[in-house]
Amino acid sequence: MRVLFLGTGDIGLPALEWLLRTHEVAAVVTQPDKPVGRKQTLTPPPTKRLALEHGVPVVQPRRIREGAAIAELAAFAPEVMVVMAYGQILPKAILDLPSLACLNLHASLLPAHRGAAPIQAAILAGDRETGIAVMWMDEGLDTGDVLLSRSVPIRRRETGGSLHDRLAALAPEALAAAFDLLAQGRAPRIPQETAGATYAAKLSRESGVIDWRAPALAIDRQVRAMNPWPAASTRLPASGGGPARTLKVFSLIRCRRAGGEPGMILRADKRGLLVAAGEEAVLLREVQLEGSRRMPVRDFLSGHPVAAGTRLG
RNA sequence: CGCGGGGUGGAGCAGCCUGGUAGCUCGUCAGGCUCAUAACCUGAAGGUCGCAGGUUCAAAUCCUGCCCCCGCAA
Repeated sequence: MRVLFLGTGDIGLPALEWLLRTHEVAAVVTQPDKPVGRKQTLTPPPTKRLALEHGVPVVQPRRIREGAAIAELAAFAPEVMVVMAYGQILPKAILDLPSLACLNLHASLLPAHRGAAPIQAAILAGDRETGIAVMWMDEGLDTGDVLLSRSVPIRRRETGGSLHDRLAALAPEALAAAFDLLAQGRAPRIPQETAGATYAAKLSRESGVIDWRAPALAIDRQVRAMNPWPAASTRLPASGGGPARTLKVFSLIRCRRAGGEPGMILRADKRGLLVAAGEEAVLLREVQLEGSRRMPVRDFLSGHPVAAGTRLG
């Protein structure tokens, strides 16, 4: 089928690869190149690079709701539009372009975790499973009827990064099944149960700030969800003349141990930093001090002696 | 020119401002102690201090250029 793909993030790459292999991708629509990194180098989105490698036209409207952009996309006369991590809200005029279907791939089992950060939200909520939903787009935010979904279990040590990659890999399978149903004219429209709907707000650096009064279970989920970005973090108080600094936490183990004010370091040795939480405690295993690289706590302590009794946060 | 931190034995850091024999914690190796240890004790190996140039009697330290890493920001 003749397809228009709208996507910016690399979570959409496997899905786009599948489309390039099996259908006629008329064009890839993606966000404009943006300055990235310390050198602020103007960098194209990954989907653009993949499209160019396949000789597929790329369109990068600054604002997709503008008339010129709409007309440009209309000219491709798509039968199906596939949207995954595009980054702009689509107006009705765009949703109505395809003759057959306008589908969105969303990284959760809708209606749970609608919105910008569904992957992290699933871990944060302690869900046992999540997945990819293929949805008929409407004007709401991830509120359209579901065509089908595919689920994956959330593992015990799952991180935002690992789950992101697994969901990206699952997308082609979900998309293929959806296209089969479309081709047979049997694609269902299953309305979402609004009762179970939750909203996953966009992540910010704030989302990673650890509240040590929370139970160890919640802190564990937060650390895993925010890994690798924006990363869970806490404040290491000033010592030895130096200022207080931000310490990112990438990995920890929950410990059944009580005692101490929340945030207090109960023990610091090569096994890690044992920190009291609101309930139980956590053993930090991998951290990163601002300005430094990510490293095992054992290495961190070699150069930054931190005494038991220090209060984090 | 977006802002800032950093590159010192295998790891993580101090020393640099106020040039003058390379230090700390750990790891490694050898030996000891122990019922035992991710514990402790003794000893040893291991570094042209990111690269290039400059200043100086003398440079990890001061000056210039370059390379690389990280945080903020995106």
